[in-house]
Amino acid sequence: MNDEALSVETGPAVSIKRDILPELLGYQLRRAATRVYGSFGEHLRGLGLTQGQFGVLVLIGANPGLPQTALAQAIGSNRSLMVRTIDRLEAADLVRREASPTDRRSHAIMVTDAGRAMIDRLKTDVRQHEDRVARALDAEEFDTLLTLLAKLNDS
Amino acid sequence: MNDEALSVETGPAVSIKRDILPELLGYQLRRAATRVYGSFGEHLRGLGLTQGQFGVLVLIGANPGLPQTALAQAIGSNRSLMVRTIDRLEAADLVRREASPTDRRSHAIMVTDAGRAMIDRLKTDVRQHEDRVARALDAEEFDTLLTLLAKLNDS
DNA sequence: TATTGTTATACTCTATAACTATA
DNA sequence: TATAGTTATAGAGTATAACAATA
Repeated sequence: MNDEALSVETGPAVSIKRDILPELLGYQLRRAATRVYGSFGEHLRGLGLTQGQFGVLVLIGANPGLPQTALAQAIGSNRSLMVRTIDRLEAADLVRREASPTDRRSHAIMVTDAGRAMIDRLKTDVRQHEDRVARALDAEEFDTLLTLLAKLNDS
Repeated sequence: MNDEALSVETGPAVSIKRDILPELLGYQLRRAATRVYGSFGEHLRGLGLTQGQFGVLVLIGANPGLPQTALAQAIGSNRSLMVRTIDRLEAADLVRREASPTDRRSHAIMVTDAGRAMIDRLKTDVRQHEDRVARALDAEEFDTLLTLLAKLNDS
């Protein structure tokens, strides 16, 4: 468990002692996040989206009409970063900045028809991807993992 | 579960529908990794280290004498990035580049006495930190979570 | 006076290519 | 010809401050 055979592109495999790392929640979380989150990222790149844009798009789809600042707060980000994210989603014709009916400073962010179609497609894709990447776990283990992570995150 | 009250610094709390995100392993993994991995990062910053440097330092401590390329492969990184990591660890007097006895192109990376002391200290710190950040889980849940993550990662 | 969206800046992380010295 | 370490460069992501329009 503390040794891992690493396949090396050139030269022989290297056996590395990982000491306490495999017992650390942070270490295993980061490996898992990189693996699960990263490989779906490659799929998204083929569609011209990043992980962050995907998350924001889903959020907009579920909460149309919010101003940019509220979206930024919802993902623990800030207004400045949200500008470019919305810029790109708007350039891809997935969302629209509409005039807020109540505040002429702010934009109400809406999903376009293409954005709605993209969200529906990505929901299917992401579930398929998770089934594939987590096929080492049976349904009960997958559910337990998700439950424990949610318990940790929401504490 | 799909609603989360977000405390906002200025203005009222915002209630956001998160749609499918909370059911996604990738989403929960990323939140948990950011939470666990990130808060220990602040502690490390006080010691002049980054997360990446911490991981490499532990690896070097457990595998003294390896060349930089092997270390890079062990963390899924590359030679170029490892140069600056070793530079910084060496500037902090935690590791040393020694001449390889068998290959004059390569360095054997060794831990200094200060590096060994730092590793021992950080091993204590990181366990304390994990106990604190995961106190929403009892011992059995913590163990189950770690086991499931390892199963996922090693598949 | 405070807030929204925006721009500019800077700093880190990451990925790639190219150089040098050795093998 | 290939490899180890290094350097340079460019692209993302992130954090902060400041500005104009509006509240």
